[in-house]
Amino acid sequence: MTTAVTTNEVTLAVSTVIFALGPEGLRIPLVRRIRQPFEGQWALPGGPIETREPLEAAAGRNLLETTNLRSTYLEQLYCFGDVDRAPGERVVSVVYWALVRSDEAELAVEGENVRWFSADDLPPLAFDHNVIVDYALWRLRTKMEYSQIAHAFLGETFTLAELRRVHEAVLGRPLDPANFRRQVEASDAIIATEQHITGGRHRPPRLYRYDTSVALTDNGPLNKKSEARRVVS
Amino acid sequence: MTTAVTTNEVTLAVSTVIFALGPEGLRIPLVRRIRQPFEGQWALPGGPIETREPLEAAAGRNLLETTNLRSTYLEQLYCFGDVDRAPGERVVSVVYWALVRSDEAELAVEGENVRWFSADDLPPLAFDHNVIVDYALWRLRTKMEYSQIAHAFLGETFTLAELRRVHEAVLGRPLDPANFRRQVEASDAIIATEQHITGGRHRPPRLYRYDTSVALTDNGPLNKKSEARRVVS
DNA sequence: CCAAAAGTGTTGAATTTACACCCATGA
DNA sequence: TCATGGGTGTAAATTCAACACTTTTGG
Repeated sequence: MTTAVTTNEVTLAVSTVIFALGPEGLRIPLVRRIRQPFEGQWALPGGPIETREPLEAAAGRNLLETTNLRSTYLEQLYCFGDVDRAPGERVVSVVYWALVRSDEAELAVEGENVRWFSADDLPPLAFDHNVIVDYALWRLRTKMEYSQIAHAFLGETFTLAELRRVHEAVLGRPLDPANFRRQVEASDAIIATEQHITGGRHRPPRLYRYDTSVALTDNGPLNKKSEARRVVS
Repeated sequence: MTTAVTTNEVTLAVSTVIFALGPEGLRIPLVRRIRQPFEGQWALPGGPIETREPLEAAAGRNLLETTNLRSTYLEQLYCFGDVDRAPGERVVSVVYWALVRSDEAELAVEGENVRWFSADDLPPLAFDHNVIVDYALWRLRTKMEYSQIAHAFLGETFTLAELRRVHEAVLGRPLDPANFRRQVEASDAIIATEQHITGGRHRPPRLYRYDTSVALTDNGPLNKKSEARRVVS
């Protein structure tokens, strides 16, 4: 899966760190390498960059091919280019990170060479992929505190408790329900619907909808260029 | 200057946005292209990536070759890879941004094909370089608010007024001297020396020193790997 | 003494945090 | 009715912003 375009001197590849939120916390799909180097070890999904394919589309394609999922959020993480990342050859990897909705992640394919792991308990990965995942985790947690990316884990509508549990799972600490409610209400990123969820043994919570006129994250002049950055085919 | 390694299908290059702080604000050195495409137009300093050269070292080398300066701060900005960035061929550019000390920027070489421009008043640049500079400017201003990168513009010791003027120039708005003092003192990023600057027609200000045990910016697990990221040859 | 910038103090507003308390539902 | 989580109120603590005021130098 981590094949790549071979050039005269430098190999250019695209890899993607995919996050989904399960009951036990953050999970990441990995693929088993079927050739040397690191044959048999787990690695990030990655693939060749085709000549007329945008980098971001390559990341979205890798995602689709390995998990059969589409991402609600996709962003470039970093370009890794250390000379000794791969034994024997120079590989430069443009790495993206993606978030997929929890309900869709249930349907994700899993097989002999594709498996989901807990993000906090990964095996030793091929290349420098452990460092890459650490960095992606750090970015996810940092960005969660000042942006609205938590919505990317949820469906069209959601309760405030669901949204709060996303934050708690990613940040790894409990949040005060009362204060959390006020913070997200003050941010104007959500719109209250008139629907409520019944069936629980308690007061039915109101459903909210994400305000699509508010960008998930502020990347400055960059998301002006391609507004379709959020949803990738 | 924006030559690059030619591959089978994709060209990989490194470019650098260099910021210095002059009396009139932020300034950026550009180089004039001496070949097609965009011959004669101004562009970011960039160069080929050599097979056994780290990406960051390539950025530092471009910096040294075009301005004869060394950077006190160098960080990866983004990897630009749109298919139509360059006419006729696919070029993927790993872009870095750098800060150089104001006193050293005075010594920077300038010639027929290298000139410094005001960051807020750039001519139309080659390729997508205007977008790149806009993004670098946004990152600089955003990062200035929560990190300590302002020190990279200053020398070994500095007064609080000098530090404040850096912030004011980058952010483009005046800051309250009293509150600014308390903020940076509370951040523990600076150390008071016993030296003062005399000669002004006012009370001599105390000199401060940057606390090197505090990282300029928090990039998570990334600066653990190469601690020498701050000073580049 | 005066001007100018360094440096300190103070006050009110805004924000965060902790937690008490009421509401609506299923069993 | 009780248990449970949804939802509101509120007061203390902390941080932020504005600005008055004192200090120290050169002229």
